[in-house]
Amino acid sequence: MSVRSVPRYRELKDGIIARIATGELKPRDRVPSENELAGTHGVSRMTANRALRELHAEGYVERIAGRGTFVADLRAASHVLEVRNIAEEIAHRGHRHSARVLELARRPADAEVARALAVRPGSEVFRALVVHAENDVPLQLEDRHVAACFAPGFLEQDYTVTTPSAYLSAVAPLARAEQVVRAELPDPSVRQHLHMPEGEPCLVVVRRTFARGRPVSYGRLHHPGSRFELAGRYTPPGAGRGGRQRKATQP
Amino acid sequence: MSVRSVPRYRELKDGIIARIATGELKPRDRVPSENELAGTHGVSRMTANRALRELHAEGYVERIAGRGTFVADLRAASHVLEVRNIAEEIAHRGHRHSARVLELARRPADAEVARALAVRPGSEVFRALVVHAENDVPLQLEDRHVAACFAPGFLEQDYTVTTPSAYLSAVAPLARAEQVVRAELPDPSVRQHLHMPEGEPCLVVVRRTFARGRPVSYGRLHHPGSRFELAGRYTPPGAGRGGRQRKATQP
DNA sequence: CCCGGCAGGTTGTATATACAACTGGCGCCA
DNA sequence: TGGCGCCAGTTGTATATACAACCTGCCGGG
Repeated sequence: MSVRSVPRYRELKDGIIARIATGELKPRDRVPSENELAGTHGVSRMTANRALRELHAEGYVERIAGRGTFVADLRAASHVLEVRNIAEEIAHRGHRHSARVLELARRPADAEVARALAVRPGSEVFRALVVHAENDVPLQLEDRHVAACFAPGFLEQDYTVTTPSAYLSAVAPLARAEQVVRAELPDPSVRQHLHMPEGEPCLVVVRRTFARGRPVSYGRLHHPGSRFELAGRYTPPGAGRGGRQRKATQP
Repeated sequence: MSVRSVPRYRELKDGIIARIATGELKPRDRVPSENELAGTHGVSRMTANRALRELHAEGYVERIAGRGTFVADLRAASHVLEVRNIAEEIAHRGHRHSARVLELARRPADAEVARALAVRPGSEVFRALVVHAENDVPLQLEDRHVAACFAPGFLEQDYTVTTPSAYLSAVAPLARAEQVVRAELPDPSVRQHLHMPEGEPCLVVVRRTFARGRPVSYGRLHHPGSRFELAGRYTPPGAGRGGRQRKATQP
C-alpha cells in the first residue's frame, strides 16, 4: 500500500492538463468520458466526475450532457487576476506549451536582486532564464531568481517539462505575491529571444513571491506586446454567480 | 413532489451567498458545518459538502479541516490588477490631478465601439476624450464611449472636476467589468496628447463595464510607459496547503 | 501544575448506487 | 423513402457509507 499524498481526482486533473499542455489533446478534442477514466485509472465514476467537473469550472474543458467532454476553445487573453504559471495558462487556452532553458545556475546576487530577495548583495542565489513558447512561438522570457535556502533542488529540475513556478509552489506554499506591470522597449537580447521586430514594445510583469513571510523568488517576465495581453474580470460580491457562463443548454 | 429545476447544492450556495450579501454573515463568521446544513436542509452531507466546496473554490469562504467553514476575509483579496479611478490614484500619491476635456459629444458608433457596447453600428453613443495629468504632466488619455440610454446626463458633466468613471459608477451600479492590458506603440495623436517622445511605448488598458447585464461603457486608457505602471498584490485563499486558487474577484 | 492522550466534531476523499435528462444513431414501420 | 421511437452512451444530481486527517477542549496521570 503506497501512501497517497495527492488525491486521485487531482492526479486525473493534472494528467489531463498535462495532455493539453503537450498538445496531445487539442481544442475541441474529446476527453475520455467519466466511465472511461474510471475504468482506465481504476477509480469510481464519481471521482472521475469530480476531476472533469473541476476542470470545467476552471475553464479547461467544455461538457455537454449526452455528448461528452471536450477541450475548451482558445480564450482571447490570460487572467492577471490569477497567479498561475505560463504552462497552465497556455494549456488553458488550449495550446501547446514548450520551453527552452537558456541558463540554470548559481550566481551572486546583484543589487536589484539582493534587495528584492532580502539577501546580502553578492550572496549566492539561483537563477533560471527560460523562454516559454505557445505552439512554438515565444511568448514569455522568464528571468527568475530564487533564494537558495528555500528551494534546494531548484537547479536539478528539468524546466522543459515543468516550470519554475510549478516547482516553487510545490516546494513552498505560496503565501503572497506582488506584481508590477509596465510597458517597455526590450533590450536587444530580450528582443532576440522573443523573436520581436525592432521597435515593438514588451509587456513586462515583475513578480515577487513570498512564503513563510520571506521573499522566495523574484521574476521578470517579458512578453511581446503584439502577441500577449493580460485580461482580468471583476464582479462585485453578490452580483450573479461566479464561474464562467456556459451556453445555456436549457430554456 | 414538486419539480426541482434548480439543484439542491445550488440552493444551498445561493442561500449562503445571500446571507453574506445582506451582512447576516460577516467576514470570519462561521458558516454552518456540512452536517448542520445537511440536517437543517434535509440533504445528505455530500450535497452540503459540494455546496461548501464550490463556495470555497469561488473564494466566498475559507475551509479549515477540523475547525469549520468561515466567511472569507476580504482584506486578503486585493486586486492583483486594480485599475482605479485615475484621480484617486493621483490623489493617493499626494499629487495634484487636473484634466483637460478634448471632446465631449454625441457620435455615431464605429464598428469597434458598436461591438463593444452591443449596439448597432452607426447608432448614437456618447464619447468623452480627456487628458488626465499629475502635477500638470499628462498621465492618461481617456477615450470613453458610453451607451446613451444608460447615462442620459453624461454630456452635462464637468469632467475637470469629476471623472467619467466616477459619474458612471454613481449613475449605474457596476455589475461587471472586463479589462485587458497590453503594451503598444501609440498613434502620433496619442503621443502628442501625452507628451511622449517617439518610440516610447504605451501601457494600454481597455476596459468595459456592464450594468443590468448589458455593456454600459467602453474605455481605452493610454498611459506613457515611462511614467506609469500597474501594481498589485495577491494572497491566495487558504494560504496553508497548496490550494487551487480560483477566480479572484474582489471589490 | 503541566502535559499527554482521548473523545468528539469537522473537513477531505473515495466508493457504490440510483435515477433523470439529454444526444446520437440505428432500426423498425408506415 | 421518410419519420418515429427506442436504446446505448454521456453528463448531472443526490444519497448512504466509510475512513483518514485534523483541531479543540477536556480529563486524568505524573
